[in-house]
Formats: sequence, C-alpha cells, structure tokens
Amino acid sequence: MTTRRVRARPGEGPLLREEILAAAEALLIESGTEDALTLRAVARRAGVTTPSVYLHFADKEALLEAVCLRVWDQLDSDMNAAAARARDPFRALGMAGIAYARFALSHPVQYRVLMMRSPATTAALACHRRMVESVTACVEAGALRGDPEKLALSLWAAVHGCVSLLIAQPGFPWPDDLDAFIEETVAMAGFGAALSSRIPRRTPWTTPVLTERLDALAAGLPTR
Amino acid sequence: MTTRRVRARPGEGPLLREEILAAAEALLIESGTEDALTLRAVARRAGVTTPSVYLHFADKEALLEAVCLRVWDQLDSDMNAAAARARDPFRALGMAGIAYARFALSHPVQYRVLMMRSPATTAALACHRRMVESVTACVEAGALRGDPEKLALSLWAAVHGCVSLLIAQPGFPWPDDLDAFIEETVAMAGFGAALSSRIPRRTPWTTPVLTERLDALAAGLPTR
DNA sequence: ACATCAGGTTGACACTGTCATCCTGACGGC
DNA sequence: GCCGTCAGGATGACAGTGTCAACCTGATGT
Repeated sequence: MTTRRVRARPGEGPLLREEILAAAEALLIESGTEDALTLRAVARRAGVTTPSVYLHFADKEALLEAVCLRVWDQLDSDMNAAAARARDPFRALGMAGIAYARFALSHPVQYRVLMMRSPATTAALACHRRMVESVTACVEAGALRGDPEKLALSLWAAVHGCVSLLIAQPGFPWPDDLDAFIEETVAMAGFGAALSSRIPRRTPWTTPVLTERLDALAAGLPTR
Repeated sequence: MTTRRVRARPGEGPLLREEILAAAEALLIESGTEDALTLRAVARRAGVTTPSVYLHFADKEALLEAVCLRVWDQLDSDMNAAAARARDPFRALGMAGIAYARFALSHPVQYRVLMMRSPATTAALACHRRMVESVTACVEAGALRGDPEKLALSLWAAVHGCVSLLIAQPGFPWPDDLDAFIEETVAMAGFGAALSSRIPRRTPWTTPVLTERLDALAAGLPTR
C-alpha cells in the first residue's frame, strides 16, 4: 500500500464510491475484459484496502454491474439524437438501430457484461423500451403493422445479434467494411419487419410468386 | 475421496478423458451454469484427483470448450434434417433457422459458453458455414440476391440475437408463445433479406411509397 | 473533555486454477 | 521368475480470489 488515500470526512462517504467506480471503469477499459476486474486490483487502484469496497457495493457482481451501467445513459441519448436526424419514423428507426450498434461497439466490455450475462435485466428493459417507442411511431405512420412490443423484440434481436457476435467472436473473419455490414443488417431487419408484418403467418406463399413480386417492387423504386 | 476410480490399464488412457467429459457435462446441465464447473468438482465426480484432469486437458478453458463442443455435432444434423423437410430452398432456410434456435434453447449453457465468450471461433465458423450453404441455394433459386456470405451473416445475426437474448436474459418479460416469437423473428429475417437484397443501399425510397407497394404486394398473396 | 459513529483497516477463511514432484502397478525382455 | 520402464495417476503446495468478523481512528456534536 504505497500511496494511501486520505480518509473522507464524515458526510463525504459516497465520494469513495465514485472513486471506486472510476478505478473499476479504468481497469475494465484498459484490460478489455471483465476478468481483470478483481476487487484487489480495484481497491489498490483507488488507494484503499480491499474490504472497503464492500462499504459501497454488496459484492463484486454489484460493482461490475454498476460500472457497466455507468455508460448506459448515453445509449438513450445516442439513439434519440440519431433518430432525430430523420423526420420519417421508419428512417429514424434505422438510424436508432445503427446508433445502438455503434454504442455497443464503443463499449464492448460493458455491453457484454450487461447483455450476455444472467440477470442484468434493467439494461435490457431500457433497450427494449427505447425500441418500442421508435416502432410505435412506425406503426402509427403505417410503415409497420402489428404489435409494437413484438416487432421491437424481433428488431432488437437482430441488431443485438449483430453486435453480440462482433463483440464475442473477434477472431471470426468478418467483412472488411463493418459499418456496411451493420447497415445491411439493420436494413434487413427493418425491411423484414415491414414486409413480414404484412404477411400473416401460415400464409401459403410460394417462393416463385414472392420472388416475382419482390422484383417488381424493387424495380418500381426510384434509383439514385 | 470416498470411491476411487479403478486405474486404467496401459493403452486405455483416453478412457478417463471420456469420463471426465461426461462428469463435466453432467455438472453443467445439473447446475445450469458454467460457474459450477470447477476442476475439483469435475475430478471428484469422475472419481479422480484434481490434477489428473491436466493429463487430458490443457487447462480449465480447454475442458469447458471440449464439453460444450460435444453437443455441437447435433446442430448440423438438426439443421439438415429441418431443411430437408421443405423442398423449396427459401422455406428450407426458414426451417434451418428455426432448428438453429431450438438447438440453442435446448443447450443453453453450451450455447452461451461457445458463442458469448471470447474465442470459440470454431463453433461459430461451423454455424456460419452451414448458413452459407442454405443461403447459396436461395440465391441460386432467385429468392435472395447478393453475396451469400454477407447475407448469411445478417441472417445468422438475427437468429443468434433472438436466442442469445432469450438465454442471457431469462428475467425479461418475453412473450408467452416463444415458438411464435422465434418463428416471427426468423420470418422477419428471411423476408428482410429477400427484400433488402433487392434494394441497393442509398436508394432514395420514401416510406409512403414503400408502404403502398408493400401493402399491394401483401394483398396479392394468396390467403389460406 | 468526552462519547459517538462514519469511514475505514487487519487478519483470516474457504475456495479456486495450476504446477513440480513423487508414487504404483502392469507390461516386455531376458 | 525377475527387473527396468513407463503410462497413469496421486500428493502437496503455491499464489490468487471473494468474503466476512473484528478492530481501529479520527473528526464531530455537545
């Protein structure tokens, strides 16, 4: 214990909490993995003994969750800002999806901890709620049809799967242009929701008919 | 160490490897989480001392990966069997996607370990390769257009995201009918790939036009 | 001056992955 | 029948982990 932290004065207790969070966040970002987040390393970095962490966090898991939730507020404002750049609700939905992916890739450790572990449901609920808002606007505008809750779930799953694989499988031979891949996945999900929500399940469509209609539809769209 | 395992005779060395794998798999399934897989628990269950595990596995991570890879062979045959139930390639693609989701939900621990951790890329490669095959058939049949590799990635991402969220967020308020949710997500991805692959990026489509065309397309499809 | 209590520290416990070292029993050669 | 050899393990130990009960300490209100 080389440099010991000066003791907080009474009433300034929560001050240490912030220092611990900052130390843990730095450790997480520098190492790139949550395995490096040991209580001893965090305490040493905060200039405090190990058990002092328990004065502000119930256990290691609570600390880890608190650290990762720290960046989560930015997600909502990111998605809002991105959606605001398009007045059309359906395009705004796509913008929000791309913003979601960018956010996840900007905070890979936090995203993995909160979304790929057992119960970090509060963060997941925030994601879903935000999605439902954008989807509801699209339903009201007529771009999508059906239950916004379920539509949002499927759309969310698609973009989550994209960033989830990118984060968890860095050794995979991903395409060179990741931005393009993300955009294409978001587009697939959006167009898919628009089309699929118009086709009742158990509809006896056949692939040749579908192919012909899709070709006709695409041919009728304006080209740049 | 109550019941000690009878020692294997020379030449029967790999026999213990299977017993360790079986013990580890049982531990994984009974507990439902990989945290319960400690080397001591595995060794005790196999009737062997702890360091003996190192005779057959480099370290704990290698054991965990080997255990989870044990069920992975079934995925390929599951998807093949499901795809074979439809002669149409595009419907077969959907069947394969649903089979993928069912497999993942049947082996949640193994799926999480192999797909939501840092480098288990061999399993991911197997998934992707299998997807590319189904997608290639759809491209040749005209249902999808574009690069099968990228199309497969986006489709895979969608279904992976779906099961990934279901596995990692069990506390989330999911819809009652999970099968329907999975089918809808797969349908969204499939229809989305079909439509999106026909619309070049940066196409200046507008939502009202798109909505009108989609409604017309859906109205022209046969009803049951 | 004194009791009080927030804000820590000390020391320990059980448990983990991992390793160097040693033992043991079956086999082949003579 | 005997012995060396080597695969197949067992022993004991080490450093590191999360966690907790017990203790200390210094500022503050009175």
